[in-house]
Amino acid sequence: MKANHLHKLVWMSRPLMQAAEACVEAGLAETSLTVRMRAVLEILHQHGDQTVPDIAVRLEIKRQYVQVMANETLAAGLVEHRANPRHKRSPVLALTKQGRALIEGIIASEIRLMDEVGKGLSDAEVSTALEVVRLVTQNLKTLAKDRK
Amino acid sequence: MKANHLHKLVWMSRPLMQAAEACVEAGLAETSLTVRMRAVLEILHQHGDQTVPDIAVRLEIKRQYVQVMANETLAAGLVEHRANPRHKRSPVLALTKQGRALIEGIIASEIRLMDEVGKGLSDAEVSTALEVVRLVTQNLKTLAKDRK
DNA sequence: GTCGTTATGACATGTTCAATGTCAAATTTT
DNA sequence: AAAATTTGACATTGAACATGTCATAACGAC
Repeated sequence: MKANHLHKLVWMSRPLMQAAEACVEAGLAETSLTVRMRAVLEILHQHGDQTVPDIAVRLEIKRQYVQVMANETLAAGLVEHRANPRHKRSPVLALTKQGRALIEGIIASEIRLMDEVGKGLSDAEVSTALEVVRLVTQNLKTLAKDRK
Repeated sequence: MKANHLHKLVWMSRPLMQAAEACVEAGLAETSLTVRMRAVLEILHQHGDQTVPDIAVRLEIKRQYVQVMANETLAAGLVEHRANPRHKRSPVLALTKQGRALIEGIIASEIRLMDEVGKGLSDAEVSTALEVVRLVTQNLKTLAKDRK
């Protein structure tokens, strides 16, 4: 039964993601942000200043694509270059005051939405689900690597 | 805390999906199937014979794209046309013997994989996670609709 | 039955997200 | 100092869809 439920869980991931991103997108409509620009801002907010290649590692996509997103947020004034002590060529990206305010507001409103979404679920259930999803994701990644 | 955990859970959905599909793809490598062809076969296997528009509703993508996938599986001999009593123009798609054997084999091997993935998780935890993900997905969908 | 509406298949084109390839300049390693 | 690596910039390509259109066929209302 467990394996069966896991199989279903795994195949729910695409609908989950689509619903989630549709919701986030609706919340972003008033701002000038795209979902991918939001992702860059969130990384900087959670993990502090990063170079473009650093962000690419976290998002697990290629640096070339992150570069495009980063340049968009730069142009929008949400992010700025800072001197990088570890690399003279490649600057670190840092949230501007404006960018920080924006991403914090977005995340706060998303979390407010989560109250609505979590109706009917207990704290414990949600924690369990988060742990399960974490472990499953990790195991799938190692498994995929092994099979290649 | 609950809202916070939910927020994290929701944003784990993309990594989960990517890991899952990478794994599935590795499993499909030996067959001539693509991930999207596999999806069509699975729908037919789970829900019985369907028309192209029916499948599109289930997959929540446009019928035009499903048509392309369906034609691929038709060409591969995994699926065949059957007369549709409810619509004379649009035939129902049905698994051929070959198609049924293939998709059943694939699902069986995926479920075997899930034993590996589920190591360290109890039956109850997985069931809880599945229910949480189901509810969250559903709530997010209604929410997204409301906001539009 | 006829007529307007809807459904379907086929096809053409557009969009988004991202991978891949390449280059020059800068940087790091040895 | 030479070789290898890293980074940014740019160009090309591909997959997974969405969108638009058309002709034909099917259906429902009258």
